[in-house]
Amino acid sequence: MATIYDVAQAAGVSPKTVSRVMNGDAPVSRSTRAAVEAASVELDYVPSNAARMMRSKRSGLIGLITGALSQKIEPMEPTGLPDLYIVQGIQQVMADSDMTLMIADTGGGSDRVPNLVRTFLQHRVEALIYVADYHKEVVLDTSRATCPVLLVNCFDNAGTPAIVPDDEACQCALVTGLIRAGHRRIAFLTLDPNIVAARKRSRGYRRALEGAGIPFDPDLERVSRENSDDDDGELLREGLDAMLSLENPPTVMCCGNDEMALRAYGLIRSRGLRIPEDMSVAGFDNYRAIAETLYPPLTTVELPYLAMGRHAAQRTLAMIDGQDPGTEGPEIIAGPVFWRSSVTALETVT
Amino acid sequence: MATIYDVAQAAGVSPKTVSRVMNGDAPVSRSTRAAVEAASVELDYVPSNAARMMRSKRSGLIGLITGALSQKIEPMEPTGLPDLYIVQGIQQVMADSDMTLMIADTGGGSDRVPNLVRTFLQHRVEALIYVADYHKEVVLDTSRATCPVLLVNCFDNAGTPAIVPDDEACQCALVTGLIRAGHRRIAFLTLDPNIVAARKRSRGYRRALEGAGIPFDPDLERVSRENSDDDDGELLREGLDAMLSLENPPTVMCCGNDEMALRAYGLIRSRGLRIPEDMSVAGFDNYRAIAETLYPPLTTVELPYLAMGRHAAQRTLAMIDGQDPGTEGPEIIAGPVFWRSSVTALETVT
DNA sequence: CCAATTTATGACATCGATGTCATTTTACCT
DNA sequence: AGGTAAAATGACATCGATGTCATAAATTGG
Repeated sequence: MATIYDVAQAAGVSPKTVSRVMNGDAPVSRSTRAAVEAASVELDYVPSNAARMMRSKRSGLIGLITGALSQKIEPMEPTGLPDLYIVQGIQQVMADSDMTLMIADTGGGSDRVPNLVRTFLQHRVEALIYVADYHKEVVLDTSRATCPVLLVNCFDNAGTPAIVPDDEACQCALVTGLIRAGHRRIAFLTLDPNIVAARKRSRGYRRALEGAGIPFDPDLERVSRENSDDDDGELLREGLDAMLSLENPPTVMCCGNDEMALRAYGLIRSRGLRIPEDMSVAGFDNYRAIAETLYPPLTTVELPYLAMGRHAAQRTLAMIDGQDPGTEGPEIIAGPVFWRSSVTALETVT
Repeated sequence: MATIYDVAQAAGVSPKTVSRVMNGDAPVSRSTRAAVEAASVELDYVPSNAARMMRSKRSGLIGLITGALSQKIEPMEPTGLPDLYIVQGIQQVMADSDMTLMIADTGGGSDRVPNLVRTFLQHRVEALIYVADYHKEVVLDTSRATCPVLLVNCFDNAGTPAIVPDDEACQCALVTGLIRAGHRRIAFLTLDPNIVAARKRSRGYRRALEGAGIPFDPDLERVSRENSDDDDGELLREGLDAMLSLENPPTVMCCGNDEMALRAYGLIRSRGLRIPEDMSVAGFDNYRAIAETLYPPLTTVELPYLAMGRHAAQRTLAMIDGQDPGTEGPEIIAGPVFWRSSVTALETVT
């Protein structure tokens, strides 16, 4: 492999001048530049990042740790593929910067994380981003990291800069919209409350009711999913039946996610009800493979994973530039509601 | 950041001895080792990969280029998320080796690929893997790469080592199974033949018929999907109607992928037919979010993306070890059929 | 107990780029 | 034309690790 010395010799200049041509950090005469470029192409010269880094310190690398690639891609997942979208967002912004994003995967377990961090530090990454597969609390030994660290879709109790989705605001916006459409009896078939997101969304649901002056009815909120691989929809069936047999049944079913909504379609119809005429349905996640393909298309909310990723990347770049990370708790970001025809407007009986 | 000199000084030994402790490549006395390790921990020493690489040449890096992260994750995609599974497989194997997998994303367009290759070469990766988002032919300027290159899920006409899925064998296995179940009139609603996979699968379909001595009936094979974002299922509806109005209609619908099968369920039922009693359905891809969630669960085929990835990683490691890549055309790998209840067995009228 | 190994360690050069500083050449202005 | 500033270039040291070679200490064998 050709070195800068080879190029210098071939072009009849000093190595330093070749360096100047490559980096454009000092004026070089037109003719010299041409000679160097010719020699460079001729010799297939590719500068060694390692050598460059030795002197200049800047590695130009940003380390990204995620489980996005190794997670089982299955309908059992609580949501779509949030981490993948986040990584995409980060990628998009980084591609326009002069940084190289180095992605490493945890391979499923978090036990490999310390090793990955070590590898990244060996490569002298200028920042570290950790992307979690779903909104949760994490414990990372970030103390030994010699570079800025940013958590995405997760947070810790050490005040590490973090970016998380605003589950509460999203659910609240959805339910508020339902209320505006005339619904008063709004059922909420929730995810497993062991999940951070489930608890936040429940808060959003109640806040929306409260905002409209509708009293919270415990009969209308019910855990309908178990956070385990062998959830077979049984909880959902039970929950739905319970709601339907209420004296004053709901007019809309808010499901914990789109996959539950998909199942709910079948269950509701098998009980002879039409969607949305007899029963409206809403989901969560805007998992398009489901939400757009279902008939009628599903009203649902989208967590702003792509935006979170983009934002994370920008913030990372800012931190590298030496800006204050600003450690006033996790930054929360909300996303849009997609109104589709699975929800009908009720004539408000005044 | 502490250097090897700092550690050497703190431990009262020479830098070279510290190096020996770190790499374990020469005998070191028990006491010296302890002193060095203590100093290393004390100073939070992390060796610089750049400096190491300068002398030893080996970078320990493998470059992976993919669009897996940036592609739109949508139902319009011809298949599931093949590249993601492939990357997973590669990741799994690499994690157990001493190589670090450096993943870079094309960000959607292939125009960034040359840049990524360049960046990887600057980092002196020891091998380059290119993973395509679906089975296709590619043109990579691999000539300037100074390391082994491996194509996965794609191939070129330059004889670059490649690993591709065996679409033909998979479709053939599926159809052969249908025939064994007693089906004789087998419809095939194909993907857009502009896709390599569609053509290969068609060949598999015909080979299966031929193997059973069933003549190919052109009325039963029909392109029912357009490879564009605005395919709204219209072609599928037309195709299905055409099949159903045949004088001698099929007993099973083979769909080009699982998403088409999902739509087909709705179309078939809206015509008053039961699945599988009146009409069997088969898909392709084993896109579990659909295949397992549908009722009845969908019979489909899975292309062995994970296995392809694992295999690719092993082959890459072998190439790095200097083994002959073996350029006898792309290596093709087949996957299993998943028999589920969307296909019924017909009593063979003998 | 001494020679022959083996083990343990250090001195020094080196990998390929770039920062620093000095020097030469060119351009510009009165 | 002369002088000054700017442009263009090179010499040399340096980043942090490791390969090479030399040497000192410990071990072994007869």
